[in-house]
Amino acid sequence: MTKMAYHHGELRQALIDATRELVRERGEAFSLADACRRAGVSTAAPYRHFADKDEIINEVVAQGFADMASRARAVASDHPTGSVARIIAVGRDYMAFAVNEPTLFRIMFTQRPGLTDENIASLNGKECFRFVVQEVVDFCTANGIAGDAMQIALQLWTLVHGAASLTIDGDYDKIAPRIDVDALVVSGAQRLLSGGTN
Amino acid sequence: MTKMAYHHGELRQALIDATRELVRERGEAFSLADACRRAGVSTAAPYRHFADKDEIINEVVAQGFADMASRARAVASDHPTGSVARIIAVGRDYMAFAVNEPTLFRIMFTQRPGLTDENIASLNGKECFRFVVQEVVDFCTANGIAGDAMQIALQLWTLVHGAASLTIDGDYDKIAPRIDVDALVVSGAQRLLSGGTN
DNA sequence: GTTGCCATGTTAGTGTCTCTAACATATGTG
DNA sequence: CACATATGTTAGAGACACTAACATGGCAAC
Repeated sequence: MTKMAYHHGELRQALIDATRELVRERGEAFSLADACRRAGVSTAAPYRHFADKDEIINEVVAQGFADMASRARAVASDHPTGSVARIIAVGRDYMAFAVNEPTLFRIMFTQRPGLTDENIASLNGKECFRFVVQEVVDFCTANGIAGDAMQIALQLWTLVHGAASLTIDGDYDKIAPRIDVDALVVSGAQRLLSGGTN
Repeated sequence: MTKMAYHHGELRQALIDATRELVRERGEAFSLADACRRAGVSTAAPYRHFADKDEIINEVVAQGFADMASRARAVASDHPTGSVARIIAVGRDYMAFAVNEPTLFRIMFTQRPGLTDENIASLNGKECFRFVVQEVVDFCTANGIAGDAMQIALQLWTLVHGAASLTIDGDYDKIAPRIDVDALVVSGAQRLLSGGTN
């Protein structure tokens, strides 16, 4: 268990963790060099584990999506399948995630060069989206909601994602200070679920 | 009209324009140094007109919002006041703007250090949002839509903004390739406008 | 066990970037 | 016409991403 001066042993994960912390603390202006200092290695060390900075970011994003998905599953399991409460809870958790780690949330959802369809960040993202959207589809089919369940699911996702984005970027405040975003989303969700037949 | 070797004459605006072009062409990875080369000046020249890089970005954002607002006004004026077509047209234009200049769109809506409530970027943003939201409020009151007009307006904005974000970041493709985003938004908007009374 | 390979660390260095300091020039106002 | 000031320059500091060449130590074959 002795930490040898030379070989770190867990450097790969240590750098991923340090980067995620820096993203929390410093926002977009995080640097790989800072992560190295935090992990106690030289600034050249990361290149034994990652091709470039983007590859570390992709790992951070992948873990972000894994966290988001596992949180969503945990929150969903607190409510009966097919209930409105379950959908609402998942949506609220989506927003809480964004508010809690706004810069990570932005990075997760922003297209970067070097982000292919097959890498882990994309795969975890797909998995996460699939769960969220499937929850809504299940609800719609279970409750006989009029209209295309998939489309309604995507509309709900879009609404919640838009609300999360506009919240963490402070854009709501520009037009309507002290707005109740939660009420806005819940009311919007109900309208989307109870609306017309198209 | 002779371009003197020393004094550029229009450097401030030239740098703003060059930066916006670079944002279009290179995405987030644009550099001030590149904008200087494009404007034909040294890399120290910008600091006679701007305190730092963020101040140039704020100008670019301000002009982006000015463009967005003027486009929205132009598009709205093609349709009768209070018509659904008018709302839809403004929403479509919002999305077209995002698709046309995705990186600018992201920068416009992302909180940055150095972005205060009083600077031009924020003011133009407010003005732009106010127009979009007011359009919907006007529609709701003119057509006797049930519910809080302001809240419905914000819900529509949220939906369209979410759709724009998820589109330009390629996130829809991860779960539902070849989705018809326009239909999704139009249908969602109709549901939001025709929904329950809460 | 010893030997040697190779994974994983290091130091040193390149090129780029933002921003500053000190200096240069041109413009327009008295 | 003089010169103050706005606006440009060159030089350089400090940070960063990334590379090349070298060092070390764990592990596998013998």
